[in-house]
Order: sequence, then structure tokens, then C-alpha cells
Amino acid sequence: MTTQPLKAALSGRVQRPVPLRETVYETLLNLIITREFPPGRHLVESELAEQLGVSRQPVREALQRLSNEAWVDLRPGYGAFVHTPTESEADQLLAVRAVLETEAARLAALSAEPAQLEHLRELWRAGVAAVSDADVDSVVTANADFHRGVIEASGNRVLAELAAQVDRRVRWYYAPIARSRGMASWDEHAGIIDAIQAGSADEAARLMNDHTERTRLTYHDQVDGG
Amino acid sequence: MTTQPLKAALSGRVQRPVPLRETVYETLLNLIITREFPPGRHLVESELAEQLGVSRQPVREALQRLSNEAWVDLRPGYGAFVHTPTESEADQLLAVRAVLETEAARLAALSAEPAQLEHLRELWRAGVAAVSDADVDSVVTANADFHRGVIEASGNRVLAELAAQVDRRVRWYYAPIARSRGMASWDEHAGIIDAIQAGSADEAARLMNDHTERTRLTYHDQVDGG
DNA sequence: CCGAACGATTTTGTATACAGTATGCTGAGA
DNA sequence: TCTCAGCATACTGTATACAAAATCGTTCGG
Repeated sequence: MTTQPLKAALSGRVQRPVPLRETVYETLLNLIITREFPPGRHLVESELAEQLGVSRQPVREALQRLSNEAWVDLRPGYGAFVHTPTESEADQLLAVRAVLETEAARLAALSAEPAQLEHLRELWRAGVAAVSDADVDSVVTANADFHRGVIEASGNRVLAELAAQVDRRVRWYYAPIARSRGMASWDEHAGIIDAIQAGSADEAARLMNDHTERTRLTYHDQVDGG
Repeated sequence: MTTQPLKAALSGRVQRPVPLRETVYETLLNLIITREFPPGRHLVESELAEQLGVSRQPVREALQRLSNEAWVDLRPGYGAFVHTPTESEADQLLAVRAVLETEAARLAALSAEPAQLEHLRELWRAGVAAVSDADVDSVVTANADFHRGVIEASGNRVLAELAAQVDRRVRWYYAPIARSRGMASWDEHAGIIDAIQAGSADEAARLMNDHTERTRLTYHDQVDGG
């Protein structure tokens, strides 16, 4: 009879059971991002624990991590609440994101490897296809993927982690009003890739900065204009 | 008889007992930063709990936060270890810090209020005095304070929080080799303040960038040169 | 009718107990 | 002497139990 360890060894790695807090964290974050848990919602440890079929402890640890990352606010002695972003906070996040992604583009131009460039091209093609198909969800995903691609191509892991977090929060804040800028956005993406490939750091940075700035203005138009 | 709430009201704020995990977190972080817990040290929950006179739970929560902020590495099923920074990681952090502080300087030039400017001048005077006294510890502290001052003057809280964290880690990494650049550094600081006061955003950004870049080179010289 | 104080309820904060897993050691066999 | 299996140990992962704090509704007094 085939033993379990053997099967695991043959199939590659033995998958270690991920700590529950991790699973809980990702589950809760997903619920928040999808707005199943809307901003302001009161999250009770014992309720969540029961719903997820675990004890309070992992839930608690997940909530604290979410609190550190500003997804929820912890009120001592009372409970956790899904964070409600203010307008100025959202604006500040946009500014920070612009800075980080601009720097990422600059670094990518200085250090991106051929494989990474090909990856970017691939992501770009997927985005263009999504726009052509007018598939809104795919466009949003493709956009996030492309930006993550650039960030990772920077070769700076610290920057990448920071930017990824900021980016995720920005997309959450602006998800309700996020509408694609359509093909124009992907033309700009193409220009950024070209600059990265050419190793033109300043040009790549400038293009990314312009790009994020236009996106910011689009957001503001939609906020102000309804 | 005077009631408790009244006394509290008279003395100003009712001081709420800070959650233990917070106290533990700060205690541990201090021990790490001061190198009483050197990089690579194995941190055992039960040991720390006993030493601090609390249960494992708050210690655990503090360790997880420290892990999220990259101060310690958590090995599942085994233990927590004080993070050992690699050279490339330190370098990447320096780069990120430069970006964040440069942007902070730019924003400060656009939005700093007179009170904040006066505060910066004050910090500057304290720094110059420390340099004159050749008081190394004071110089280091004054330097950190000045940079924090600029960051806060940016008016961007998100940026400030990020930059503060990055800054703290950078100072930890380079603490063993950190030597003051002396008065030259404070001359540059003065220039930055002037640019901020004048509202010259690009100039302030450029000066801050040059400043952090020079500091980076100093670090590298000390690393390479011994 | 309004406001403040009191009590019940809810929820977190902390401690303890138990189970699961990684590690290192010991000893036997080649 | 080297290697590997098996065991003992140490530590974390998870669950449960108890204590303290904050909130909310109610009631009493004006």
C-alpha cells in the first residue's frame, strides 16, 4: 500500500498546513475587499470564530494584523470595525502610490531582465484583450496585474511589498467608482514598457508618474462629478 | 467622598490601561533596537512571558506584529528569531527611504505651516548644538527628530507612517556603523528648511534627495572600508 | 419632557490547558 | 566511523475559561 509520505514526496513538496490565522486573515480581507463586510461593519471575534469554525484565537490574531494594515479599526474593549476611509486619506494614499510606482518604474528600467520584460508584454496583451472584450472585471484585474508586474520588475523587494500593500488599499477605496480609462490607459502602459526596455530610467519614471496622475484625476472626476 | 470619575475628569484624561500586547511590543522592539536581543537570537514565547510577568498570549501577539513589520522572523512550529538583515535588504530600504523622504520634503514645501517651520528651526538648532558638543547620542537623536519633523510637515499621514517605519528600520540596520557626517549634514538640513519655507517644492525635493544620497554613500564607505 | 445615573449585556483582554509538530539526541547496525 | 531510525524534548498552534472594560437600555429624579 502506498504510504502518504511517499505520495507527498513523489508529488514534490509536503504541504504543511498553513496556520489558521493566515487562512482567517485572507478570508476576512477578501470579505472586506469584496464589500461583503462594508466599511463601518462591526466585527465580533466570537461571531467570526463560529462562522469560520475556529476558535477566537486565530480570529483575534487575524484582526490585529488587519488593524496594523489599516483595514479595520480596533476599539479596545468593544470590537473591531471595518475601516471607513476618509477622502483625504484616500487622496494621500494615491499620492504615496504614485511615488512608489514611479520609483518602481525607474528601477525597473535600470534592472529589468528579459524574462520580466516578456512577462510585462504578456500582461499588456491580456489587458488589451480584456479591453477589447469590454470585460470590466478582467480589465480591472489585468490592470492590477500589470502594475504589480512593474513593481516586481523593480528588483527592490522592500519597495515591492510596500507598493503592493498601498496599491491594494487604493483599489479598495476606489473600487466603487473605478471605471476603466479604456485603451488610452493601455497605450500608456505600452510606453512604460518601452521605456523600461530601453533602460531609460527618467523616461520610465516620468511616464509612470503621468500615468498615475491621469488615473488620479479620473478618480477625482468621478468623485466630484458623481 | 470624591468619586473616581470626577477625579479623572479633573486631572484631564482618564488614562486607559494600555493593552498588554502594546507594552510588550514596545518593550521587545526596544530590546531589539538596542541589540540587547541581537539578530538571530531565538525568542521563546514562554521565556519572554515569564520575564515580563505576563502570559504567553500578549507576547505572542506582540511577536506577530513584530513579524509583520519584519523585525523578527517566525518559523512555524519552532520559534521567533530576531531578523538578520542582508546587505541588499538594507540597501533597498535606504532606497525606499530616500524616495519617501524626498517626497515628504516636496510636500512640506507646498503645505508647511509657520508653526511647523518654527519647529523645524528649533530641531535644527538642537542638532547644531549637539554637533558642537560632540555628543554622539544627541546628534543621532537630533538627526532622527529632524527627519521625522520634515516627514510630519508633509501633511500626508499615510506617507508619514510609512516613512517613519522605514526610517526606524534603516537606523537599526546602520546603527553599528552610523557615524555623524558632522556639521555638513546640518548645513544641508538648513538648506532644506529654507527651500520648504520658500515653497520651492522641486528644490526641497532635490536637496533632500542629495542629502539622503550622501548619507547613503557615507554608509557604504563605512561598510566597505570597514 | 429631558438628563443623568445605574445595572444588565456584550465584547474584548488575559490566562491556562492540551494537542500537534519540528528539532536534536541517542544508540544500533553496517 | 558513518548513517539512519526511533525517541525524548521543546516549542508553537489552537481551544477553552475566566476577568475586566465598554456600551446600551432603563429607570429615577428634576
